Amino acid sequence: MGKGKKKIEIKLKENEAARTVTFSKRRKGLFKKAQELQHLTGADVAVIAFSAAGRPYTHGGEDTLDKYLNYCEKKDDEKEDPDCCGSQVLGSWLEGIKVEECDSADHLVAVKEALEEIRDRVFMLTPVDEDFVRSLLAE
Amino acid sequence: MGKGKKKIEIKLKENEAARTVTFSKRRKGLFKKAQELQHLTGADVAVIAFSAAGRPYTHGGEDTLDKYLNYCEKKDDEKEDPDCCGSQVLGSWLEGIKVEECDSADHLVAVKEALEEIRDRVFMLTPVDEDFVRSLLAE
DNA sequence: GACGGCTATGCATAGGCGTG
DNA sequence: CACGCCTATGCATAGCCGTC
Repeated sequence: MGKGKKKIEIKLKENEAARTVTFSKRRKGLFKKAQELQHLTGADVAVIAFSAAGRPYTHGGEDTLDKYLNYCEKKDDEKEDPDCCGSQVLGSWLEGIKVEECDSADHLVAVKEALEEIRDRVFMLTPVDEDFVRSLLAE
Repeated sequence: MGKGKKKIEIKLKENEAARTVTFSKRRKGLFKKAQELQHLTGADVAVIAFSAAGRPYTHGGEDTLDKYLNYCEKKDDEKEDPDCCGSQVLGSWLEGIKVEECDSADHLVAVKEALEEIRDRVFMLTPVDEDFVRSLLAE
């Protein structure tokens, strides 16, 4: 006895090992829930979970996720080119486009293209050095 | 009697109303699980759920996200209500986030979530027909 | 028809332990 | 260290109603 489950509070676990175990278990459960939601309602669900150690896990569609993340790969060439938009405030790409004006296909397309532009710039220019990323993944 | 829960099979529900209800309930539960996972393990979790109707819902970046979710939730029906978020400039969602400051994973994630938020708000508030939205998402 | 509440029930999972 | 199995228990939720 003493085997069963106790009530836990939803706070950051101190013990790191237990934290890892919990992450593994609950991530599995979360992905299962997501899949059930898809099968039951026909929805399209994507889940991205970065562990505290920095490791990424995904569910549901690399297809869906790739739509957002695919653009990271070509960043290597010119990721820290200062002449481009390094000091640019991201919001400026969307300034002047108001939701209330998005009442036509043209406006939607404009917003969509602006978002794509931002996404591409962000991932291309962000000066995250490879070693930093690797250190996160290695942990 | 007849009140309790029956075992269900994980198959696409025929009845559309029930499907909608289930989607709503389980989406809520899924997001809660995701949040618990974050708080328990310090992980960073993002969930994107496209309903069968094509409406996107996201979890993650609760900072500005929840405020706008609660604020705009009911506006789904009255999309062109100017008092809602109609006059909101989209760029405000990214104000203060500069590319040059994106030197850590946290900044990257913040930008990603901001982009997802913008995308969701745009597609939820824009009064275009679903087929058109789907054609954009399919790309 | 979207939500929130209800209740009985199914399901997820904390804590242990053993295995590779 | 990362699994998988186990058991008792907490928690999510199917079905049903009442409200707006």
